Amino acid sequence: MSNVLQLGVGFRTAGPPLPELIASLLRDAVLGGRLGANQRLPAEPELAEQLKVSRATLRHAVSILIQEGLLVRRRGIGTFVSSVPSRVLRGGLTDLTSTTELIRRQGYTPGTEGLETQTSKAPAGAIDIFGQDPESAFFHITRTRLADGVPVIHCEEFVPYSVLTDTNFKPPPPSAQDWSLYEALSAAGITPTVAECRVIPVLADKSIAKRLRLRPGQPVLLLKQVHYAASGEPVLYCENWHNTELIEFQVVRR
Amino acid sequence: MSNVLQLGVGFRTAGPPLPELIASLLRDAVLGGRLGANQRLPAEPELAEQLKVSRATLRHAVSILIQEGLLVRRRGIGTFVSSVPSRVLRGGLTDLTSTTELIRRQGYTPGTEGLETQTSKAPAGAIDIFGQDPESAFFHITRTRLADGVPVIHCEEFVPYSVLTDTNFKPPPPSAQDWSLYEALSAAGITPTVAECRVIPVLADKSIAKRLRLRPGQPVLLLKQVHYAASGEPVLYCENWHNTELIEFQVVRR
DNA sequence: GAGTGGTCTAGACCACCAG
DNA sequence: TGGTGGTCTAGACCACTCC
Repeated sequence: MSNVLQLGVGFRTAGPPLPELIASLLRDAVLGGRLGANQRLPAEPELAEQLKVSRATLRHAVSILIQEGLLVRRRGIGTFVSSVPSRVLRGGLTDLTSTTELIRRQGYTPGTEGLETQTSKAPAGAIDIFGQDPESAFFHITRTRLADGVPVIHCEEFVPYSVLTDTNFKPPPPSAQDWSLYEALSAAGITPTVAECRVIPVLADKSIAKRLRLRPGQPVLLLKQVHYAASGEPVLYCENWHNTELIEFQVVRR
Repeated sequence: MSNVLQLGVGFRTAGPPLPELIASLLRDAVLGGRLGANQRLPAEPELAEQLKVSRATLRHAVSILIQEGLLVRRRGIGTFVSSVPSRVLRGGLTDLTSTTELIRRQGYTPGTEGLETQTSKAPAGAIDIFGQDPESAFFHITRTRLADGVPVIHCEEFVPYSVLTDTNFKPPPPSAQDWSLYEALSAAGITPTVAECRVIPVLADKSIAKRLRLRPGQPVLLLKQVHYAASGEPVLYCENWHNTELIEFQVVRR
């Protein structure tokens, strides 16, 4: 079918999926004010015809915007622009991103200090995850991440050597500033896709306090995370101490 | 079309959606061991025919199980049982549940102490959310929630009176033990569907420490949450202090 | 080239809501 | 009663992976 937006079958062989494109159109219409708060959208079959896509594709696009909190569906009545469409409801803690990316997203320039790499035994918090062998060896990175030069997150990262064998994994150079473990793992064909994350408030001990430039006894947020590849294999364990006065976490709960 | 599972069109007029039912069948097969780790499933058209559903419905069901971490899709190759299918990857912090339900889910009996209700001004943490009028009045509940009689969460909850007018909202009786604000709001036609949640580690002050039976200066997890109805209207603001030695939070990041 | 998952379409029937 | 969103089907073509 032809398509005024050149989106129809036969016109698209690459690029983002159609629902994403349609969602972008509608999102721009809402955020740009062309669709006002509480305004009703045309009925799905009609809007689908206007946009030259099937109703299934349109519904997929609308679902994306509902997830973002921009639209609301009311069965038997219609689909409406949310009454608070401008609010940004995107998760921070829910999105799986590298620490490097996290710092960039908050608008800072990432940096690193105190970088050390070594070979360690299984970390105490993850012995049961990576198997019972207490002798198994891990590539262990210690570093404190900076945002515009200010320490914000202290990281202890463990990758089992068993997942690195026969890959072209490149360890960080000693003076690395914005080296991303995620990107290095991805380049080696090991992309973390899911992480289980335990959220724990703790008091900064002398070591953490010194690294994060805090007084001992200050509250910090400790995230203990087990990362899995798409296959379900655990590939990375991290313990990250966050100075939440500088980087705050948000979650969207549904 | 007929259906050996009596799931086909014409046989179902109610009940859960077909993808959910198909997902349950596959989930039971994986968890029951009839589909072993790393085993390949039949190709989608074939499996869809076996289960007497369309390929679209089957794909929907498979997507559910991928979200749960039980299956993995590999383009051009096939769909496989995850190599770590038994791991439970369901979020705790991501799910929007009432405190009452949270305590029940952890296997405890919920209780309440120190229940007080009053009329308050807008809470400091949410003035910009509920409008600029500093004189607006809120129904304010203070209470400490117990799990098997032990204090675990101290709650300060604020509902604007403006959302309660012309509803049959019933405030908690003074001796309420497992009264749920969520359920009371839902019964009044105001169901919170989304919440923005800020995650903040803090030190217990004297008041919080006394209520949670902790020593002042112990770390606790403070969640500041703004809840929205499906329309996008903010309907509830909470500040909850958690004793994370008794209730731990998990997030699944993707 | 053969087989797999990824995407999109067109159309049907249903449940719900308002008048 | 008519219109809306909710669900499901059948079929098509594409991109990717392996042989």
